[in-house]
Amino acid sequence: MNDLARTPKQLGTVIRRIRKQRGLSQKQLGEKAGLRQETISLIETGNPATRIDTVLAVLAALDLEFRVGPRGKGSAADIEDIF
Amino acid sequence: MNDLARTPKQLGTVIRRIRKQRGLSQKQLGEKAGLRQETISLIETGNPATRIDTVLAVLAALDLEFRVGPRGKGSAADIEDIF
DNA sequence: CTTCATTATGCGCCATATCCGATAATTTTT
DNA sequence: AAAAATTATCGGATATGGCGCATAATGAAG
Repeated sequence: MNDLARTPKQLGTVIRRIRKQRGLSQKQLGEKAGLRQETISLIETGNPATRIDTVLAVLAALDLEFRVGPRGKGSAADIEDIF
Repeated sequence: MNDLARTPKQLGTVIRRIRKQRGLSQKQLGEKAGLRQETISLIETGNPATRIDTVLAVLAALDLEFRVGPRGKGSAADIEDIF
């Protein structure tokens, strides 16, 4: 369950995994996000030049959001660090 | 402590806040991230068309990373949801 | 008020996103 | 194997990023 994104490729992988969990096709997700199927494809394959607002639209369509946090540690493992 | 970013503007605000906490100028941060001061300025003012890899470079320079998580919920408050 | 540092804007340039439309290439289903 | 659905790619058009270089516009100090 890797939900952290340090690179465009990691981000694409996360988005693809969650999209499939939701049982959506790229086309369907694109419609929800106001984007084309081709654009979703690019994002999921790790295109580094994707616009940030495009990524945010996709996250919103999946009921997700970005969080900015300290680097290192595993996704849900560093609870100690929060306190 | 608003570390969530649903919009380019929120993202810019978060980055600016943390940059200042680190006592860095835009120019200094730009050097660490391999970007120009002007580019940092654009990001912090919420430019929606910034490239995702550019954003990631800035986060890395600040020892930060993105996390993709469910929308809603408070930043570090929903520990219950992790388990 | 004056000076110095920081941040925001401007122009030209090349690269590329995203769009539209079409179509390969791949995967899934029958 | 064949058909259907999904995903990846191509060409053209329009728009804008981020670079270099320069310079305003603000802000912080003295």
